[in-house]
Amino acid sequence: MLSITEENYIKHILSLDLESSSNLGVGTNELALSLSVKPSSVNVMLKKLREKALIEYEKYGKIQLTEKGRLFGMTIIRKHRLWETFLYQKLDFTWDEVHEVAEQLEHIQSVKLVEKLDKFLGFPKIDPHGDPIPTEKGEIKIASKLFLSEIQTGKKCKMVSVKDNSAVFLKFVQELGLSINNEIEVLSKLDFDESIEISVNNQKSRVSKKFAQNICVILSDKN
Amino acid sequence: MLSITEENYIKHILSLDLESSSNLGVGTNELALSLSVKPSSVNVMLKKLREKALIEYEKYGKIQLTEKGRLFGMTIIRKHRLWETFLYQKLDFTWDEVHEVAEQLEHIQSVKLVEKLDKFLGFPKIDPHGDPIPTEKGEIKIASKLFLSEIQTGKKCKMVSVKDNSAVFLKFVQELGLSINNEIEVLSKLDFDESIEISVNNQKSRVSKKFAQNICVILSDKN
DNA sequence: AAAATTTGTTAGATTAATCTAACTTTATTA
DNA sequence: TAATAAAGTTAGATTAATCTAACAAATTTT
Ligand SMILES: [Mn+2]
Ligand SMILES: [Mn+2]
Ligand SMILES: [Mn+2]
Ligand SMILES: [Mn+2]
Repeated sequence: MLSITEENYIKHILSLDLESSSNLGVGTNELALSLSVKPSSVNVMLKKLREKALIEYEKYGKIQLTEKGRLFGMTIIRKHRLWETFLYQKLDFTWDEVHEVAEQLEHIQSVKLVEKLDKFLGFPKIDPHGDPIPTEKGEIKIASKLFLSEIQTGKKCKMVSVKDNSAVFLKFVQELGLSINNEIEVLSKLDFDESIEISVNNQKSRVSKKFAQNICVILSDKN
Repeated sequence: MLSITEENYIKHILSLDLESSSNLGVGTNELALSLSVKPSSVNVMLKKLREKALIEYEKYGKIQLTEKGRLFGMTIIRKHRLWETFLYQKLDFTWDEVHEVAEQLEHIQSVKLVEKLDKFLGFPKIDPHGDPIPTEKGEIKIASKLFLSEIQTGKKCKMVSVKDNSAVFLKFVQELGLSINNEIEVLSKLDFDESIEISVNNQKSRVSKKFAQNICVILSDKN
């Protein structure tokens, strides 16, 4: 049995690992930044997690999850995304509100609860942000996706998910009339600041590079 | 903002207070027993809770909740009972399973979540064990109820709730075919061990005094 | 009222998780 | 390669929550 703190360490290691396509492992400072704690705190915790056989790690080396650690992390992400789906679909939360509450709910310990919740929701495959929900066995389907910022001028694509989960970002996405499965056309790119002009539902908007780097898409068949 | 530990102290003080009809306040040892910690640990915490204006307490005196503390405790009990109702009604948990999970869920911090959950459940008035759910303002209707052990031989009564919430007890209640709103007739009492013979749904059973002290009833109109 | 029992308190130690400040190792740049 | 910067580690302090063991106050019994 892990403490909530330990669970969060494992979850952040896994998340950083999944983000960075390379399998090189996670760094101490990187993890500290992600968890909003100091590197020295991470260093202390790493020794404990290694003791519990959740990570592989040696002095000055990179952090890697063991199979046990990876499975553990997956169940936390699974719970997080199932709860987000519950809040969104059943309790009418908006998609910018669910993340914060799910950060708490993901730590509730009850295997039966997760199973029953999954069934109650009709075994959803993605959460309100378009992210895949891992199976009970910790399997996850990582769809090959691009960022909106990588799409060439003139091409059409479909929004599949968002990277950032902050309320400010998500509210702005919604203001633009953008949501999961929407078709987006890249009309033009401005070299000056790398901003992008897009068209969604026959509505034109200009968005920053940073914004476009947080919208995940797949290329449309219509290209 | 309170820690989960502090929340549990407040909840237990309130629960003990509600149980013991008298308004004399709670004792250190009593609270320690209820929380499964040592009296010395309680003593340390009492100073902190007093500092935060949640309790009134002086050396060697009894513990009393302030209005602020009482309201806080009520919202925790409210959350606990709403979650129990959710687990029972929506996720098909059995009534002996809900308490343990609700012990965790009651600490989730989100005013909006409680409101939405309450609405989703259709504003329930009692939880699966027959206990009243406090309102948002911390109001609670304490129905004048008796214990089955107090009912005279020959009288009929209606089960309104259970006192004990342990799985072993609740499973046994169910085995006897007993549930909320059932009519119970007290057929006889045995002086030797104070056990009671009852009839429920035309089925006779003999139960111990301790058992009867954990079944809450009201006298039936039919007497 | 004295003795015994129950109830409550204090001091000092322990554990988990964090921090700051100083230090060391590794990587990058000149 | 030597200097500089970045990344990572260690030691020692802090805070919350707990414990044990010794003590003190209040209550009950004799
Ligand atoms: Mn989220
Ligand atoms: Mn999500
Ligand atoms: Mn309960
Ligand atoms: Mn209950």
